[in-house]
Formats: sequence, C-alpha cells, structure tokens
Amino acid sequence: MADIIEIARLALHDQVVERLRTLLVEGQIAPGAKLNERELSELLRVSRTPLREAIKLLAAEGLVDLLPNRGAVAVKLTEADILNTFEVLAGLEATSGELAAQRVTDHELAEIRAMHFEMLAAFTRRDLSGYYRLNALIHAAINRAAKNPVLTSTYRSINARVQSLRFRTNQNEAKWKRAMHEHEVMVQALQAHDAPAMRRVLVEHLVNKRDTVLDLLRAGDVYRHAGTA
Amino acid sequence: MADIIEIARLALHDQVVERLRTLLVEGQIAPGAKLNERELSELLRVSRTPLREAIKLLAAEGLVDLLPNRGAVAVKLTEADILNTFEVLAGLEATSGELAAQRVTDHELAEIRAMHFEMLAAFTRRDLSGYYRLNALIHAAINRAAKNPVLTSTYRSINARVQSLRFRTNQNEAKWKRAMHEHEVMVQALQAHDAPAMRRVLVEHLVNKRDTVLDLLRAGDVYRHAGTA
DNA sequence: TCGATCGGTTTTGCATGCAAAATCAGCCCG
DNA sequence: CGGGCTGATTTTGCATGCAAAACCGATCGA
Repeated sequence: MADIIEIARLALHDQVVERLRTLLVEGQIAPGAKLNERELSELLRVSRTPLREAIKLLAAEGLVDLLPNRGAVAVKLTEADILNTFEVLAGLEATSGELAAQRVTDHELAEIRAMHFEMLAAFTRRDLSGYYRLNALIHAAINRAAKNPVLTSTYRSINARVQSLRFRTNQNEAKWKRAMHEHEVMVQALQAHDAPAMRRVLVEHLVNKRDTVLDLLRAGDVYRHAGTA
Repeated sequence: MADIIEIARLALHDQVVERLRTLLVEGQIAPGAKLNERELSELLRVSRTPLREAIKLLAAEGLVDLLPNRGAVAVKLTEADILNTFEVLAGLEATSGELAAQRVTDHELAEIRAMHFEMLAAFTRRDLSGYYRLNALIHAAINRAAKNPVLTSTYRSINARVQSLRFRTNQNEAKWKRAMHEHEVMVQALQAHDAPAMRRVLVEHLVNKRDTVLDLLRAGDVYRHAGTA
C-alpha cells in the first residue's frame, strides 16, 4: 500500500521539478540557455501550467532566473556568484559539521567510517566517479548526523546551484590527495566529537573545492558547450 | 522613467507573492490555516493561476506546506522546527558577522554606529517598536556589509519563517538589557574587525533570541488566536 | 551604410473550463 | 447510539484559450 501512496503522491508539477532540476544540474540545459515553455512542455509531455509552476519553484531554489515578460533562463554563475555561493556553503557545512560532531551516534559513525574506507579504495584505484559518489554520500551522512532538517534542505538547495561545477572538475593529483587528507581529519574529528576541529577542516575543504572550481572556470572548460550567453 | 519601469516590471504573480508573504509573516493568515485558492483569488483580485504560482514560490521559501491534492497550509512551526531554524540562522548570522568584520567600510561602520545609538535611545525610552525597527535595520546593515548577496537572500528567506515569532516577543527587562549588551559587543567587534568575536557574539545573540521565542511558544501566547490545528 | 520604424510572428502571462480527488452530509445498518 | 458507506458538493490540479508584450525581419529615410 505504502508504495502506491508514494507513487500517487507525486504531483505532476513535482515530477516536472525533479526532471527539470536534473536537466539543469547535469548541464543538459546549458547555463544561460532560455527555457522555452512550449518546447519544454512538449519535451516533458505536460501542459504549460504545471511547467510554469515548476519553473517558479526552481527560481526560488536559485537554479533559474526569471525575467519579467521574457521567461526564464538557466542561471549562469559569474565568478563572483561562485565565490559567494561557496562562502555560504562553507558556513552551512561548517555548522553541519559542528552539530554532527556533537550528535553523531556510534552507528552513524561506523557507517561513515565504512564509506570513508570505500572512498579510500576508490581513490587508490583512481576511480573518479566512485570517489565522487562516495564523497557525496559521506557529506550527506555528516549532514544527516547533524539532525537538523532545516539545515539539510537549505544546504541541498544552495549546493544544487554549483553541483554541476563540482562534479565536472577533473581532480589533479595534488588536490585529490589533499581532499583525501581532509577527509581523514574529518573522520578523526567526528570520532573525537571535536566540533571546532570539524568546523576548521570543513571550511578548509570547501575553500579548496571553491578554488578547484574557480580554476576550472578560468580555464574555460565549463561553459565550453554552452551555446547561449 | 525609472519608477514607471519599476512599477511595470512587477509581474502579477510577484505582487501576489509579496502580499501573501506579508499576510503570512504578520500572522494575518494564521499558522496552520488552509489556503483556499478561490477565497484568496477573490481577496487578492487575481485568478487562480498566478495565485498558485505564488503559493509554489512561498512553499520553496518554507512559508507554506504543500499537501498533494489537498492544497497548501500556512506552516505551523513545532518547537523542534524553531530550534532547527534558529540553529541555521545562527550559523548564517555568524558567517555574515565574520565577513562583515573583514569587509565593513568606514562609512558603513559609521552608519551602523549611528543606528546603534538610535537604538540605545529607543531602549532608554522603552520604545519597543522603535527598538525592533532599528534592530532589524542594524542586522540588515551588518548583512549588507558582508558583501555577499547569496548569503543575504538565504538569510532573508530562512528568517522570514520565524520573523512573526521574533517580533511578537515582549522583551522582559533582563533579556532586553542582555540583547543591548550583545549589540554593544557587536559594534566593538566590527570596529576592531575581529571576525571570531563577531561569530561568538552573534551565535550567543541568536541563542538568546531562540530561547525568548521558545519561552513565548511554551507560554502559549503565540498561536492563541490561530483557529486551526 | 547605418539607424529607426512598422507589421507579422512568437512567446509569455493570465483567465477560464473541465476532470479527478477530497470533503461532507445524510443515511443505513449494526 | 455509533460507525461506516454513498452520493452531492467543494476544491484542487491540469489543459486550453486569449490578450499583451517581446522579438524579428524588412522597409524606409537620413
């Protein structure tokens, strides 16, 4: 029964939100591209009404910009936008880490450590996609351990804006090693329930990630296939 | 010319968002109350389409809950929700304060100090509404001094969820004095460009505000006139 | 040659109509 | 007297229609 209810509860405009968000985050709708309502409604097989509602939701999430009487465009982040976004993300992750250090259960800690070792394995094999997957899982687990749904959803929303950039970075060896080291420190700090240490390492982690993304952006490898200004 | 453009650029659904947000934040739509589309569309003199778009936006802001096939209700925060929200707000204000300490200009600082003295005057007269007004202005100014629009809009959005509660608290003398003292420390820390001190005092400030709100909630003075569960 | 203007086309924004789901009242049955 | 069912009403959700704004291209004038 539960699954039927689950399936039934997905309203059409929510499905559209999910699908559009994926298209935006994965860059299949290029940053700066215009969202043509007729086009999208045909692509997604829905009428314009739920589509427009979905676009409004994504505007509130910061994934699209609304231009009065001129529709919506996928946001194209400037360098300043990226700096600002990572500053906020760093603050949110730091808060999340502090709280997690105080509240993480033994069970959660064990799971995080297990995933950490899996990530270590992926790193050793230089398996980038496995690394990214585990990385995301670990950060999500830390966030969950903070036991604050408001924080979790806020983080998710802001993070979505830069996620496409974060996961297009091709780690160079030095940065990858440093990130792994930071993850080591995180696990240690969590085990020690050392909130200030968690804050420090997470802020550092995000600053490094920000710099990686900015390097990528400056190299021009990001919006290469984005047709529109 | 500029004002004409400004007036013209406000799309109908945006006007509806503003109006609805005010109704929600000021508690004129009681927490837990159902948002009847036909009723509201008649009240606001718009059709259901822009109204529904506005409701979706407010749902993304966390001011209303969307119930599948059952419309929307004004959020009614539980005690846990309030704790979680203030935790996030504290983190955001702390980040904002840190950045402001690093980036505040002399001009901004002078303006903040001036408003601080005005607030001191309001406090001395026990002018609660003047105090609240200046308090909000000062926090907004600090936020602006952080020079991070992403942070500002994120803070605004989360803060809106508890603003009605924050401004319904009747300060008792002791708490009011303590808040004033915290504001003194803030101004000092800003002048000294002491980021860690700003973080400390703002976290403390928010924790105290949270406790005030929780006291109010527990006393049952908040949802007194809210008819709905 | 360049710029501005005007008409047709496209696209957005809002209103309305219609079907499905939820709600409610009354009823029947136990 | 209480609980559950049934049909009417309300309400939501989506599709469609229509007017206004933006866009595009061609023509005209300087």
